[in-house]
Amino acid sequence: MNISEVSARSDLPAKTIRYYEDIALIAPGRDANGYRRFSEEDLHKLTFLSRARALGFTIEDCRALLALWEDQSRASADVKRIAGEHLEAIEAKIRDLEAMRNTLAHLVAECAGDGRPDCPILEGLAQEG
Amino acid sequence: MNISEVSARSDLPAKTIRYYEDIALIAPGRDANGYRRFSEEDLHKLTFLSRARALGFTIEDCRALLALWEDQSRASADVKRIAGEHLEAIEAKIRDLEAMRNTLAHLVAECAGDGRPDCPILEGLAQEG
DNA sequence: CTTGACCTTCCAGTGACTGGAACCCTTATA
DNA sequence: TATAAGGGTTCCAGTCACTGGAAGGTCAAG
Repeated sequence: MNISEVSARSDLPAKTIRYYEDIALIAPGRDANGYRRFSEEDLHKLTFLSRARALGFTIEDCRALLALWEDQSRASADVKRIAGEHLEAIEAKIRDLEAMRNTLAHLVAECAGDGRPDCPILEGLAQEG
Repeated sequence: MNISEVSARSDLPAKTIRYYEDIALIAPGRDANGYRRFSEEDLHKLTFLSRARALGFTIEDCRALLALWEDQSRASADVKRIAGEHLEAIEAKIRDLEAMRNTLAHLVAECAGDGRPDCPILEGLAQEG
């Protein structure tokens, strides 16, 4: 497969795939003309990366997960630990965003949104403490 | 005020405050020795920036909001539009993260987390479609 | 006079790409 | 056979919002 085909099948931009090769997450072969040639296994890895990234895992998390994925003797506890830590981080992020949303929704609701200069949003952002 | 005092009072690192001067969000004066001297108004702006950034507004949003804040003749509708767009973006982000959390929580719950190599988390990440 | 805390500038790096320039390879068509 | 379109390649620079560190100037206390 050439890069455009794995790009379409893995749902990753070609640029991103080249970047993943740069940082040694994948190591596709090369044709005589210098084009990258991707195996089914390369595609499988890229699909894995695509989904793990979509779940918000960092590249370094992905690197660790890929290594575990390829390691026949790994313990599922290792994977569960990484995923569990990530789950907690996601939940913390959700709580943060909900706090932001509540504050902002409150400010927006109070704002008349007309031509008058009085604006509770700016006042809310300006007040100290 | 010197930088460390505004830093403490605005809850922004000194580095960040210098950066905000670099990108022309603030323009503090200078003492004879070259130290930045911050006025109450500078502090007020920094507090404003600190809170707006904590609510997830981008720097460019902040620049627009600061300009509106300083503009006596602005309409609150302008502010409401910026804040409303941002509110929608936050809500979309929360929905994304909740989807991630649900998928991941499901995978983690299925994983035995023991020494065995079978791991539903990796299988879930590997499956296509 | 020295110590230590504070301030300055400037340069480089972060994460995870993304855009663009400049160029090579392949295939189809006039 | 020329050429044009649509692949592919590398490399460099930029994004965002800082952050770290080096190298050095300034100030107050003991």
